[in-house]
Amino acid sequence: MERRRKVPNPLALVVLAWLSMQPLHPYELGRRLQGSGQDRHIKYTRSSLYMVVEQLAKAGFIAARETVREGQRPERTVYEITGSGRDEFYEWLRELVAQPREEYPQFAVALSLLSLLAPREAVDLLQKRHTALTVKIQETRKLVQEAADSGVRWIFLVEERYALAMLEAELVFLTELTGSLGDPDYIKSWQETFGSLT
Amino acid sequence: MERRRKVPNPLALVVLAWLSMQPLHPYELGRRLQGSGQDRHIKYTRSSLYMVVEQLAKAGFIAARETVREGQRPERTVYEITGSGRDEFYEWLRELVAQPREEYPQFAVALSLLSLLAPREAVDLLQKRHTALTVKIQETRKLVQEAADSGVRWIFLVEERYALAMLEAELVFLTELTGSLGDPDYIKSWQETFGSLT
DNA sequence: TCTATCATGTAACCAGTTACATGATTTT
DNA sequence: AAAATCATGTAACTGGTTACATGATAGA
Repeated sequence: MERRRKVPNPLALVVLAWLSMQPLHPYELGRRLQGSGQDRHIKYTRSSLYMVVEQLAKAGFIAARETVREGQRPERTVYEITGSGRDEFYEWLRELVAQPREEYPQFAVALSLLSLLAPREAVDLLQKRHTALTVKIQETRKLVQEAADSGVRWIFLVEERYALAMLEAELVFLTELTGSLGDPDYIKSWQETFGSLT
Repeated sequence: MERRRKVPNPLALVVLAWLSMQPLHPYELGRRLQGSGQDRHIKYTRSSLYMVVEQLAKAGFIAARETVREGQRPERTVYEITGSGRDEFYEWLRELVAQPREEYPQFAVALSLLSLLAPREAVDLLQKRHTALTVKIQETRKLVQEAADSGVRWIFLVEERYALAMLEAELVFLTELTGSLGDPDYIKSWQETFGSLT
């Protein structure tokens, strides 16, 4: 009977992370998420941020500390983390690090339906993917390189390195797969099974 | 201005896939999804299946063909794919194969917050993950092996091979990472930055 | 025959996204 | 000073999940 997290959205985790360092209002939180590039690895929109903040408050993990108004701008509510929020944060982070979660990459679904495409077309499409992945790898490499050059320490780039490792592994996989799809035996058996449908 | 898909849930894609081969009622669809093991790569529940079927019908991609009642069981509505449903299916599948989507693995988020854990603890947690991944890899290998042995063709196991490739790549990454975390320079600088907070 | 489980679906609730609002600053 | 964009948030809609319902069959 593992209790499920009260606010399971990963965005909540990074909110707790930032608030564990200092109280902030939602808008500023959003700015930092973007500024730090963390928004590349979560689904972030301002609206969902406000929602998540509200949920965290309701769950008692954060609390409104004060409401300030600067000039005629809308009021901003500053939130701070609570004790139970800090507990939740660390427990959650530890769990995420130690236990692989079931993820559902869309590509896996596509692969499970690959037999429905003519082998020749499948190969073409996979080659397009190969190209796109290569571009993405270049971009990420550049980003990491530039960040490192400008003094960002490696620990703040691990997630990019992870992304890179995954992308590169996928490239290798793609190459093998296109090889298999070119096998005459496969092409023949595909035509026998599906050829009549096209 | 790329029109977004009317029914973006990946479950809809596999529903279209099955219906592209023969008309079925939702319950039978669910049985096949489970039977074929495709439910390992999508988020599937019966309720969301009914929801998706409804959405697909509303979008005109599938249509109710007849309603049958067997004994005193609840009525079952049999759906068939429409022309525009078939178009949608193939276009969607091609897109998924050819273009990498932005995915948001939870582990990437965790990694982006890794600096908040003491290096020693981080290493311990990553080692637990390593173990868990190893187990998962064994299981998947076994599953693939047994399926292949019982006559399943390789094309129907690609998605498992893909999963395997990703898991293995992550293992390698983990090993490198734990190495970096053990570096005395890093440990020292972590203590200077965060040591006081513990 | 009682209990458990299967077969099949509906309904109520909650999370997340898209669209809207509105005063302040900056640019032309 | 008009137009564009920034700063900040709310509201309305829709998708997805959890919980509930109910007759049928099978096992003890």
